[in-house]
Amino acid sequence: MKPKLTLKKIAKELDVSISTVSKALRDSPEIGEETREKIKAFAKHYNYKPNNIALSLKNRKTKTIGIIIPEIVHHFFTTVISGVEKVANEMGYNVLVCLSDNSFDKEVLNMEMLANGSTDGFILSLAKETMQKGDYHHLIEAINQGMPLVLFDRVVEDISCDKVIIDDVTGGKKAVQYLVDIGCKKIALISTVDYVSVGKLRTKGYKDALEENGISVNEDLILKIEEMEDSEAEIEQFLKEKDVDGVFAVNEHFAISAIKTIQEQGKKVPDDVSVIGFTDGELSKRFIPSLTTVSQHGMRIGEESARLLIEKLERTPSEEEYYKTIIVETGLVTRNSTKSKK
Amino acid sequence: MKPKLTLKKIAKELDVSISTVSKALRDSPEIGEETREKIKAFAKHYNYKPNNIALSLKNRKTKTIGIIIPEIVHHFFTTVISGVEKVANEMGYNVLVCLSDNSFDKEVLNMEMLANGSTDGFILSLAKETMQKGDYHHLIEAINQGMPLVLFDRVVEDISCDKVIIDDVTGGKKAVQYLVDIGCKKIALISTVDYVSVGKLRTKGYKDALEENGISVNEDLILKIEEMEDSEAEIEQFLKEKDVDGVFAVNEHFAISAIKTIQEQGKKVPDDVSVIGFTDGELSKRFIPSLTTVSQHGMRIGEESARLLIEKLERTPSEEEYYKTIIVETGLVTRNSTKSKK
DNA sequence: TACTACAACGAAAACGTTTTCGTGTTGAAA
DNA sequence: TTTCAACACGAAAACGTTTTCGTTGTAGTA
Repeated sequence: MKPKLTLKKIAKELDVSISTVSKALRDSPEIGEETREKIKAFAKHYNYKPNNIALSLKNRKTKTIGIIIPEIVHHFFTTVISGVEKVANEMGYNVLVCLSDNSFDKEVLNMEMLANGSTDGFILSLAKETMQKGDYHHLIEAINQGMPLVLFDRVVEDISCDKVIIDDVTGGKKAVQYLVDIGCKKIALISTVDYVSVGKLRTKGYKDALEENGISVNEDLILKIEEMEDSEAEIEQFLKEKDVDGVFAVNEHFAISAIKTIQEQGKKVPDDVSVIGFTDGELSKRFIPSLTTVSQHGMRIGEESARLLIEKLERTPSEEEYYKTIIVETGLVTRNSTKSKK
Repeated sequence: MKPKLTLKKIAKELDVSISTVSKALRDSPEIGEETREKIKAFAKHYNYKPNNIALSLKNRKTKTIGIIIPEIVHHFFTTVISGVEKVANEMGYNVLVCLSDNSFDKEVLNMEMLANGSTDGFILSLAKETMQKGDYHHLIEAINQGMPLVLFDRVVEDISCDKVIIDDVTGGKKAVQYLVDIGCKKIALISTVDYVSVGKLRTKGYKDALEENGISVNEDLILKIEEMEDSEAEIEQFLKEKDVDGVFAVNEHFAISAIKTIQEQGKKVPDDVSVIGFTDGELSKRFIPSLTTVSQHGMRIGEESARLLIEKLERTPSEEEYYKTIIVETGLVTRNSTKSKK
């Protein structure tokens, strides 16, 4: 086990000073050609690589960005990570991934860990608990300390920073409009509680679409689910009591639970009831019937977030502050859980 | 934007030396009580947190571990990450996640990046291309430099390091034995090419089980798939030609493609053909019919890997080298894609 | 008084870099 | 011979810590 080669060791071995070695390796014209070549050859031969930590300390940049997500076992978030990783790597950055487990405390802890020099900036999607509490002091603190922050997906209005979101309202509208277009009259909504911003916004899209088509909103056809755990039972209960011909669910799981319930009641999807989900995951694609969904392009979201963050990081401090919000448009992927358009 | 507080600034502010501040904050008895309290109060009030980078440089440990996986958009790997993250955090470590995209070059690049001080050790699952090439010089180099390495899932015999694997042979055997038990006679195998070690091992399990039950192995009933992309077509082609009553697929995707094909041929799952997959993902659970699978506990694998690595990291160098291989046992989760046992 | 002992603190090195600012050696111009 | 660039290199500071080893000042002892 040979310890890592350092400038100091090279200097000693070649009987020159540390500064000479450093300069030679960085092709400084200060160093004579002969010496330079000798040093470079030596370094190459013994595979010298500068120590990142020392560089970080010197430059006061770590060249790594931290991403904190509520949960990783979730297709959408992994595609986002994938996107972040891709552009980060292209720009010479590393990615530190932390999980908040949807817990406020873990989110704060993670941020504190990363803020002490481990990371140049953050990409973050808020924990459910954080949104519920409405306590964002940790975000504000990070920003005050000069750490750029990009919020994605689960964002919050009153923090001034870059944001990358999808247009949930329009996404929801598209879905419901499609249901209307294929002839659905009694369209149910299965959503989450309102403090999860996406639930709220998609609900708005649902209502908007109905109103635009002259259909009055029936609160009776709206189910708001608090706990993921008992979602299946709640959905079953809900759908049993209603007579609907279309369902818009704000995520894959709800959509699939809905389909199961509907089928168990002896009705057919899509012949009797059409179902549309949100988030285009593996599940939607391979479920039978495969799911028509509003697709949010996680990869794109990740890419845009990383680009936004790195832009801030590499901007000269003289340039003035400004914050962007990028809206990544949604698509509607039509598959077999909806009747075809006439 | 206030810059970060440092020992130096505290020292200046309180008109003492840097060493005094450092010692006071670490509760050294060298410092008089009065001074100590004053310094601690100041630090607390202005929320001083030591700079991780400086600590890393000083201690020559980063307290972060790197995990390199072939792809993140894959339920199994995310559960592994989740497990790693969990125990890493408990032990005060951060997790750097890198993606190799199944590319040899990216894997090497990632390791080089992380090896230069960013990370104290590695957790790694080999890229497909790496296994194909059989080139492991980057692993050996890392080990030689004194970086502990834990290989998981896709491991390779001839590297001496800690390993965490599942017993693929036994896993495969369990699945096929189950098929035999429920009365299947003509059992097909849908596997990957042999250089993917898991494919090879699960194939061995398949053959072993057949032989133990006195059924001769028919190579005609074995399909080896090279490219994920055209797997669906290949499976369709394959199953169309064969007459089988049981299918063992080495992953979820193959299993689901098989079910689709079977259903399209007008046969019923599980009544006419029983299907078992490998890896217990979201897909298996929610697919209709839900999939009977061999479950590999990704979370457990991640936890064990992290534990193994951290153990190595915190071991005093005097203790002698030894390498463990932990085998995480598989389970068989029976659902609706197989007939019930009589 | 002269010494010792201890308490309380500071200086400096070290981790591995980069960079600024010398400094000594050349060769050529005056 | 002197003077002055240009050249080639080295010393040292800085990034933010921790830690070893002084260095004070004071009190206690003989």
